[in-house]
Amino acid sequence: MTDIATTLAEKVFTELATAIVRGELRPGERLSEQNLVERYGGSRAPMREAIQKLEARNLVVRVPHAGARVVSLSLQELKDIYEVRLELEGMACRLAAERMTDVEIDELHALLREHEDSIAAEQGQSYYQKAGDLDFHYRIIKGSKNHRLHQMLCGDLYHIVRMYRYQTSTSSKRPQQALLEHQRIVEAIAGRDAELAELLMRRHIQASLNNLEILLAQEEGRS
Amino acid sequence: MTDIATTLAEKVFTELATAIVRGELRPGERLSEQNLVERYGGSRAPMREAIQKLEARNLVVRVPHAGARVVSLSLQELKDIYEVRLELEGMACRLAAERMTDVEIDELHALLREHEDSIAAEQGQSYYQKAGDLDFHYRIIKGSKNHRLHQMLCGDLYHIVRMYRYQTSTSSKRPQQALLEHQRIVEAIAGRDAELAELLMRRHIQASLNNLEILLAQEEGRS
DNA sequence: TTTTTCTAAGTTGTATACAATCGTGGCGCT
DNA sequence: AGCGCCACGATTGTATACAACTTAGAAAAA
Repeated sequence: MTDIATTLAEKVFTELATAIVRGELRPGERLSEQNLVERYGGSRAPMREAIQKLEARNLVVRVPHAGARVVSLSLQELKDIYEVRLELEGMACRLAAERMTDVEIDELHALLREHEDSIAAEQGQSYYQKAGDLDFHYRIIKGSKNHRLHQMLCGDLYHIVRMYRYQTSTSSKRPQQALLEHQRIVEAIAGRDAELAELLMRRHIQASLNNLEILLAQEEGRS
Repeated sequence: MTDIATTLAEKVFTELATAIVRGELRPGERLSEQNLVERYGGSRAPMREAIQKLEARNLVVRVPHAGARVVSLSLQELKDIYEVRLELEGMACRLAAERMTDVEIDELHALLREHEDSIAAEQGQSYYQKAGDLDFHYRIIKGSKNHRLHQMLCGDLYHIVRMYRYQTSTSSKRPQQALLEHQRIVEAIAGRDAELAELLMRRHIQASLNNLEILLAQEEGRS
């Protein structure tokens, strides 16, 4: 996050990416190059490059001569993404159970204890919980020791997933439930039970998808 | 392939992409913007955009102020990619068994008969066989009816995979073997046996990876 | 009033020019 | 002779200017 952007294009890119993920830029909203120049300074060239990078990560859709818009996913597309994520994170978890070092597993345990405290303290602002959840998944993905898998999950899919999770405040019961699921997953990894670890992760994500679908359905009904 | 490029940048992009996949541009080779201008005409702006698109698809690596080079994968990175591909294509095959229409399945059968003839006619130039193999995989991926999965496999991974398969001429026995495996996969799909279809596809790709590893090892030893 | 067409403003695609950065070769020092 | 430093050339990053396309709105016809 606090990386010194070597180039203006990259700086604008990260700015815009987080803005989109946070929902400050709404799905379907237009990104004009001129507009970005006025907002971030510089000239059109770096803005253009930033937009292209956003397109590469599927955060915006660009049509020739017509401009770029923040991506707006249909429910079907979101389901497609989750279907892929289910598979890839299950895979990551399986591999993590086989390849994580003992030290990394200890760190996972430590992370979970932190989350436990955070929830118990009832300071569980949904923001921190989400960050923690993300951190948990991130470490397991990294533990798979497959660089391309890491790249696909963290680089492409996660921005989208985060984008749609930001708005939908997690329902009140979900944090405890999620923590419980996380703990069981770590148990399986610690026991080097790859198959079980994969199964539990898949169920965990499936639950998260179900949760998301309900919230989206509510939102659908409201508008 | 014969799409009318609406913009010069896109035209150069497709040109370069196929050149890289075919090995006309070697891994590690440098792509200077000035050079591309001399080769394709136009100005630096579209060339720059083309290079960025290549980077988005992981066909080139770009470092700030230093330029772009054709991606050069280590054996480990290639294995990582195949590991992911194994998972995703297995998934695609499972979904295809559940979601393909009967018409699509009939077309798959027809495609396999074509391949059979092509091999029997001994005109099996390896080029055509590879195209056919690609076509087979492509249809199954499309049959999964998951757009994002299609995008990830065809957009990102396949270019890389093709790039490394182009050089390594498939060993003489492999075509018949591959056809046999293809036939069994289609049988499973036709029988709507998703689990079996997935299993067979995974084995099929695993075999292809083994084949590739052997060839790469040979090449390694030569240099 | 509705629809269609045309025009014009705005936006993107491309070209050219300038500034900042990196890599390489030669020179000097140890 | 080997190593390190410096300057120059080359290349990329950025800025500005022009051309081509798209879209929205106004005017005219049904």
